[in-house]
Amino acid sequence: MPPSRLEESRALSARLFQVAERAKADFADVVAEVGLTPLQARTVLWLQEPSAMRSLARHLACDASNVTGLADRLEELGMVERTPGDDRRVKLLRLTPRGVKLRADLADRVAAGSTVTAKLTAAERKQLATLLDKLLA
Amino acid sequence: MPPSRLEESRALSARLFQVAERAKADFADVVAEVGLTPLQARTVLWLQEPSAMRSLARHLACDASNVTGLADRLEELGMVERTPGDDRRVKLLRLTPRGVKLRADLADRVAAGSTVTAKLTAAERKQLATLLDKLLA
DNA sequence: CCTCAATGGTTGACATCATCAATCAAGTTC
DNA sequence: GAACTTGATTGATGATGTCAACCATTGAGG
Repeated sequence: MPPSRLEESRALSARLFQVAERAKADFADVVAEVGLTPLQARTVLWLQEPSAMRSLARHLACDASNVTGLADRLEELGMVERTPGDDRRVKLLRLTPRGVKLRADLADRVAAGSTVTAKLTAAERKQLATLLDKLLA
Repeated sequence: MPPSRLEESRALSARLFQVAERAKADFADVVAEVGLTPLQARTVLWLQEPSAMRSLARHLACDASNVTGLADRLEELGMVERTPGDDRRVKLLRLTPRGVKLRADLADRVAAGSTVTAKLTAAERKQLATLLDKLLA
């Protein structure tokens, strides 16, 4: 990759990084309002349907033991419960009624709190979505 | 904000989040190659010039006490040193010769390892850069 | 049917990162 | 000169993350 191409790639990555930091900060602010940490909030949002703990670990790209601790804390908060799966090795994380309620509230707050994308016109948002999809392909 | 607008905003934020997660993962992989954590690497990259610890804390958007620990660890690694500022309250973090060398290596690796933006054409990268700048305005 | 490998989840150790409160030295303001 | 603010540190605490080891369970293969 020629140097000017490296520079361009670096500058673009830096911008993506900054936008991501802002989005992260927005998210952290919103989830703090409901007394959760960002990871806890991501987990609660993920659990629209009950999920195997191993599946959650893959989604979060972390060690299985990390999910043990995370589940413990969410259980202590009354947000989730562990239920047996068909396979006796497997435990499913399921939102409690309280967790379901909080998840709905959180989803609304997260959507309403997304200041990062609010600065674009509708056409620009569409354009950005297309570019991001290409990145994710 | 009308519901459809919320949905659109949510979908766009989700994509940004995913792209950011990929970029983060790429970054974490690259910095692990040189034996640093992501935060340590960000710090080393930031210290192109010596920086007051308080300034670094603002850049990283964290508590000043976190920077004390971070500086301790980077000092132990031989990457930085604390030097006095004009104001005797202030301590500057400065890269050691070893830190300067590692920073150059790291910058190259990070640039070369940016797979996230490699999928776009030159025109698309320009377009993305423009949109991201608008988000950051 | 038994052995072996793989899988899921947990435990324990450890490191990093993050906040918060309290503290002290230093600089600034009135 | 007193009061306030700032910068850095210390100590306590909690969350998050990995790694190794372990145990129960399932599946594959002979």
